[in-house]
Amino acid sequence: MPEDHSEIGAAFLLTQLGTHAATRFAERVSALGLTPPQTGMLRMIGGTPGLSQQALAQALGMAPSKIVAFVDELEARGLVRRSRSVRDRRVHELTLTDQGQELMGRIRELAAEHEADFCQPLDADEREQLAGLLRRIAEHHGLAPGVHPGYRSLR
Amino acid sequence: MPEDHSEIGAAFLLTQLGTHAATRFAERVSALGLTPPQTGMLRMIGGTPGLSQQALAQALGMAPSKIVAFVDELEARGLVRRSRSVRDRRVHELTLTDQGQELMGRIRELAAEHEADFCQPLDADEREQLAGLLRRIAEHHGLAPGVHPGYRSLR
DNA sequence: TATTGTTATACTCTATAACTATA
DNA sequence: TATAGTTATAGAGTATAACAATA
Repeated sequence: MPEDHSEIGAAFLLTQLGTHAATRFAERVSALGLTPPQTGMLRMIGGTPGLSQQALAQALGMAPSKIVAFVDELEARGLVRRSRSVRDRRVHELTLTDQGQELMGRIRELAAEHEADFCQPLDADEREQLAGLLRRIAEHHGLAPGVHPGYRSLR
Repeated sequence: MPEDHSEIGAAFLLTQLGTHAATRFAERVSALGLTPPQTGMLRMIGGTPGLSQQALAQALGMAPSKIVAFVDELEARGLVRRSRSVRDRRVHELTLTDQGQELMGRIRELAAEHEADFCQPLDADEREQLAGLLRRIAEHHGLAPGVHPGYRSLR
């Protein structure tokens, strides 16, 4: 095993740090009684009000049948509302309730704290430098802004 | 949803890219019939020959009972050898077979390709810059070099 | 006939704890 | 009595496909 990180490449460090960042974020949102997928779902619905469960499934890479249970839960907690579309009565349009919007605000606060804590060893310039490099890689690989691919199956 | 990546912080980008990098790496090693945890296990055993299953479990954050099945598989494929310690006949000392070492070499090749592909949009200077920033964050958070925390449970 | 959301089911995965052999 | 490895098992989680309503 390597004695320090100096011989380890950027891609491996990224996997390692990415997992770590995800775990820390999960800890934070668990204080709100949420899991990261639920958080992502709320963010997605907040950003695209009225989207269907199919569209949500597509966007998050989850099976539609799995969406059902998630939305059930969020609806039961008064965070999300299902309403039948008037155009196509098969689809359920999803929106955040007022309570859901409010919670979304708190999630944003947590995310900012998370961001600050995680990048603590870097100064402002360096953070922007890092974010810039990462953005270029993300765009190069065609990753959708704001959605990460971790909600599907991954071994 | 954000239109581009410009308003997204480094920590989120890191989670997103880390997951993506992990998925791509998983695709690569699957060509060798391996999963990423198996790869990590081979690397760990190769780096610390003679370590016990307990030590391996500790290092990877896996339950000892889980290690058994993994080692069974790797042993059946002739990649890893269990030998009873002469000092303490309870422990199984793990080592790579010649075949395991050879496979480890191919894994290293794949890792290098993965690294190159993943960082493709960056030039050599920028890669070193990126790796340097990531290393500082990794050290600040006390991550063990070369081991990533993704083998335990994570939702 | 195709699609949306839902439910049911079979399958896999995981965690836990019991068990053995050594110490 | 305690520890290394193993096995068994119950519970959770997942994927798949069947289903009802609507198009």
